Amino acid sequence: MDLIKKKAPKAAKSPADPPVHEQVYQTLRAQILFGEMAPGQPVTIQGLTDSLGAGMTPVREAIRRLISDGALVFQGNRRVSVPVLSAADVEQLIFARKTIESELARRAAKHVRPSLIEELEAIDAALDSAIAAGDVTGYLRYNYRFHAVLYDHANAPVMTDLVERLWLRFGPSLRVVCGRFGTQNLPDRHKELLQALRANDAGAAGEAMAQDVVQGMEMVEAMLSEQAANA
Amino acid sequence: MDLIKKKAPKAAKSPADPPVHEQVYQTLRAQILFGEMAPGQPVTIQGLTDSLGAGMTPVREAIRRLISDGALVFQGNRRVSVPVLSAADVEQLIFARKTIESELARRAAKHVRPSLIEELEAIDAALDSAIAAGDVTGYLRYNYRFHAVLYDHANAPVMTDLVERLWLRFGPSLRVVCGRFGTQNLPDRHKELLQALRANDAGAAGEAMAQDVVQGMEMVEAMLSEQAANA
DNA sequence: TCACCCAGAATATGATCAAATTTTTCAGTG
DNA sequence: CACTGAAAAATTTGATCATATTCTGGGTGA
Repeated sequence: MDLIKKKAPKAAKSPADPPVHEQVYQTLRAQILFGEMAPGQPVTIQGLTDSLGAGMTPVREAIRRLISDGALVFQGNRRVSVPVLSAADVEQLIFARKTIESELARRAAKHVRPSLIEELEAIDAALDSAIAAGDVTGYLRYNYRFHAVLYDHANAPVMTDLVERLWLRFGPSLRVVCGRFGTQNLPDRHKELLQALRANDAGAAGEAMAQDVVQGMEMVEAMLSEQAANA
Repeated sequence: MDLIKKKAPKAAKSPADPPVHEQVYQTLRAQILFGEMAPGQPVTIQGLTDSLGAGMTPVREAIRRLISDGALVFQGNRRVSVPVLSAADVEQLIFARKTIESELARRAAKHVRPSLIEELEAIDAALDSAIAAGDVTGYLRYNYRFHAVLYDHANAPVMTDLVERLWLRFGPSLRVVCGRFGTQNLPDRHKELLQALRANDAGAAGEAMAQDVVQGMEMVEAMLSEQAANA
């Protein structure tokens, strides 16, 4: 008999199966980015080992990475939670996003290929549908994807990395904003951006991106001061 | 009575002893920042557990954090190593550092207190001594400290975080630059910066910082193209 | 209100399994 | 008989888990 067979069928382990700690990281990252975790919510290792069915070590590693990303905060005692943004944080996010993301837009505008325009138009159409339907999760996902695809074409991995981290910081709060003000009122300058990309106008693309970033962040700022007033 | 004392000496365990994974992280971080690891050098978990006398789990967590910081790179197979900068990386580092660090200098210039000037002058004096003595490690440490202290006074933790990560990326290469060109030729605009801070001139402080950053990074750029030519 | 105790959660270790690299072996060929 | 090259064994390293230990926070009783 086969005493040797320790593990069962192994569930069709594909050749390049990402390690568990990577899967956990991606899962949590998406949850934070798309607002499935509320600002201030505590995050426990054991809670995640249960809900994700993973061991402690991979969960631990994923949490460390997310803390380093600024997506989670270590609270001095051994507690970890989803960060709550302060007004000062938002102000700095505005500056950093505005300068770096508009630069990425300028760079992307210099290597525009028709396939990029098509891809962005498709995403933006889906985004508009989500807005019309009041689908907050859809809005968050398509909005992220629009920016991510654009930045990918800027061929600037170092700067893109910085920006990805910034998005993780305000993801949870953005979800709250949508819940508060609805998706209808969310500004987007994607139409202007696409126009600039079609014209290969780097300056206009950068300007449109700066507008998009600032308007979005100002919604977050408004929500924060409203919360402060109600508290 | 102290029956409770389970372990004997415990080596003077102070009440707020940082966890092992934090100690490992700080140690590795310093080694990378101050050039004790060469670009391209492989980093193994088991090697670190031996050399640092720590268990696998804390070492693992520290490595994950450093990968997230951009201080180490994951090489697709399961290997981790110190990153080697490309010319494109350096170009992006220049843009990001220039915009963010000069903004930090501007902000710091608005809250200058005499104690800050004194502290920076002391560090800069030590920096000059290190340069005169050809002490590369001293140069790297004091130069970092000068910037870190200044940024601390900008009261902008989000942006400071971004910058700290950028420094981790070029730390190993900066060490190589110093070994290549010597400390004598390294530019520094700290004198102009201090002058601007004393005068509370935010614009001048930002300008001096931009100069400092660009000149330092251009040394790295020069080294890279030289290496490429020799290869 | 304060000291103390306890449940629960986090930290850390070592063992075990899996994957990748390196070394070794062994034909086959010129 | 030396040399090339592929296949296979062996070693090294990474990934995961189960378990033991330590610490934090809250509740309890004085």
